[in-house]
Amino acid sequence: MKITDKKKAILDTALTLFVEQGFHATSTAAIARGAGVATGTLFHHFPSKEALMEYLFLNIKQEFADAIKSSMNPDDGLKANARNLWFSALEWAANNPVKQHFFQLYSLSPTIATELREQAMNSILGFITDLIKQGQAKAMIADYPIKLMQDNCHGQFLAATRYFSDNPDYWHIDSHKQASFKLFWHAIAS
Amino acid sequence: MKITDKKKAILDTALTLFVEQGFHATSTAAIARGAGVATGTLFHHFPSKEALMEYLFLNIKQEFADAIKSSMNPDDGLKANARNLWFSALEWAANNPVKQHFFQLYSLSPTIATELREQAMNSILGFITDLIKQGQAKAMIADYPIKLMQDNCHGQFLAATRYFSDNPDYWHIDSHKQASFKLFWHAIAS
Amino acid sequence: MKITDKKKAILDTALTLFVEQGFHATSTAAIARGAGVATGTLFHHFPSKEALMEYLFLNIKQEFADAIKSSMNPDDGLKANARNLWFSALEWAANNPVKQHFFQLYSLSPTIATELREQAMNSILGFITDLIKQGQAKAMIADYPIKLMQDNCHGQFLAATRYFSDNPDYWHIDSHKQASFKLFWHAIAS
Amino acid sequence: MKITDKKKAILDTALTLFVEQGFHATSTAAIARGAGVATGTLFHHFPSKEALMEYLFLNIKQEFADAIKSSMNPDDGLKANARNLWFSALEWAANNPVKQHFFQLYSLSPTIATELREQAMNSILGFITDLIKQGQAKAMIADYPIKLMQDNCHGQFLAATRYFSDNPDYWHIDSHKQASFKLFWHAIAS
DNA sequence: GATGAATGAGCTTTCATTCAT
DNA sequence: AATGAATGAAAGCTCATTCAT
Repeated sequence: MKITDKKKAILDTALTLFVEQGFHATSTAAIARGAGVATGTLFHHFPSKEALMEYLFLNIKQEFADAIKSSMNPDDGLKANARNLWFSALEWAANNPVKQHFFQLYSLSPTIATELREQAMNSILGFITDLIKQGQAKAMIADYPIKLMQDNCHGQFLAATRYFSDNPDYWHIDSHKQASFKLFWHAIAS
Repeated sequence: MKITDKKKAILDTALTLFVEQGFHATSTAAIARGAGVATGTLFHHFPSKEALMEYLFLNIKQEFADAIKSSMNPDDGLKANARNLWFSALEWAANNPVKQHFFQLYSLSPTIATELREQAMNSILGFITDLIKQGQAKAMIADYPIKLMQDNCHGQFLAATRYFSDNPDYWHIDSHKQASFKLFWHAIAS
Repeated sequence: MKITDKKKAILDTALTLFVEQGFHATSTAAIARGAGVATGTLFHHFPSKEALMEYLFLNIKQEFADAIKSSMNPDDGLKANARNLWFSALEWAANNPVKQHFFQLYSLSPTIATELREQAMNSILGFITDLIKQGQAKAMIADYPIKLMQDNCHGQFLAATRYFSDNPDYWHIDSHKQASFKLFWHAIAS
Repeated sequence: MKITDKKKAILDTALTLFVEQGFHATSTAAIARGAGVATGTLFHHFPSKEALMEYLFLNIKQEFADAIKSSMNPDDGLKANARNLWFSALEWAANNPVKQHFFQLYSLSPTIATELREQAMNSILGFITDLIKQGQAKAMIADYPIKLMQDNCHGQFLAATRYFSDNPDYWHIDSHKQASFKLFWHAIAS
């Protein structure tokens, strides 16, 4: 299914405006204006403003998942792959500042329906859950309830990227990246 | 200066509705109706809907800070006091489910102006920062940048209470509370 | 660019209501109702109630200017043309009672921003200023500061139409029209 | 009937604010605040905001009338007394800029009920009408309908003070005052 | 006389969405 | 597919006025 230029323009503008002004403060008229299309056009491609947001949310999550999944190396051990994931996630965030900001704003926001957030967590990012379970089976990761582990990982990742967003100079300094990974890993390692 | 009954009723209703429906989905008319006052009365006590939200935010943060601060014991060591704080924070959250939900929704939300969030973090919860610094001086806590430590602690606490909110049966089961504390402590301990 | 029927209806209704009830006493809802359109439609065509008023003001001034300008005759002398203008202005006022009333109410009112009133005076009615200057150059009109002359002419015209509005029977009686012109002309003739 | 300090403060503040911001843009709360009294106090002294405005209007008109009436000299002829009145009126306006501005804004405004404006014109400023009639009887003043003469005088006076308000440097320059009087007098002299 | 919390109808403006073209 | 004028419910907020103290 080829995305038309207009649909693409709407998505790009919506992403930017949702991040710059927030979902509620962004009118569909403003999105259409920014995208250079008529107000009605938006509703040809998306049944509602909410649906547009959901489309954005799932697509960006997927893009993120694809990006970091490719950093995993079957030859590496568990901790090495955890590091691979953590560093490639930080790199993706550094290279996609607007989408990273989008994550900060909406990953936990009630703007996104709870089911959708869970769906993203489970199906798109499910391979991370798998990894944790493997680590627990090998007694390399603390054997606490999987939901607790998921929430903790998610929370620490958002905290880390928030730190780097607030201090953009550190995105590419190794010591800061290492520090953030160590906090994360020490928490979950058993 | 005694807070009028009407003002109290407005605050209580606003807290409930902001949590149940979200800030934007809650109209000032609904707050007034719920509080049993006229729409004008809300604006007699608060210059705007935003100001009402800010008042709620700062007051609840302060109440939380006061509650957990009193759990600290000067005779206890650093780790013991960290545990005191963590457990009393969980207890406060368990006993104040609406306010805890309010934290989940608005602690990091752009609905609250950045400066206000920082003010809350620095002045109201500044004693936690002090504690981290003491731990770093004694080499008991990892010597990473203080902002990174703050963000990590905050992120882990929100993750933990999110876990318990999603699984309310566990609020009072010691093993779950211990698990959440261990994740937290292992992350930051050096 | 054709003015939509709805836009025209809004303008007509607004003119009538602003004159009948005053600007502040006229709600945008009442204008929309009177024009037979939805409240939103008004704001689709005009960004604000003030902008609607400004549009009306400038358009009516322009219409008035066009009407009286066409009464001038290059073959006539200065005084004859002054009389042409004065009588055609009275005629326009008699034939457009609502717009004439609008002038009475808003020509000097702070409801209209000062800059707008000056813009109307200078660009739309600038040809009158030119005429006064020609008369002064020919020593047929008193050589007082041009601003004083402008204000005096404007003031006398408003006074005259106020007189006729209060006594509508006189609009078409020549002696009254002549009297009003003589007061005007004797004031400014040198 | 002695005017209490609070009532005086309310009147002073209302005058200033009505002139600075306009009648509708001035809230009774703002008047009370500016006067240093409670909102309820205003309504102890005046039954409504309109009544406060009317009180101001009539009192200032009366003060103006008293001021210029005292400039008349029974020993002077008609034209001399007309000049006395005109110059003392300009002087009063120059010395009472706020009240003068109040005249500009409200003398013809629909904010003031028509009856009230006519009452002021007839009873407070009736001596001017008398003067015009005397002049007409002596054939010194053009014998046009008295209402036309009233309106013309009023219109010219407002035009003159508007000119001086816009060019405050000229208030005390004799040539400008003389010019404004000559325009006025030539209009009505027969 | 003075206070100021409380009122609630009313205001202007916004905006997601529709639909005839 | 694309347009943009039109919709109308709903929003946040104002404000003259009242009244118990």
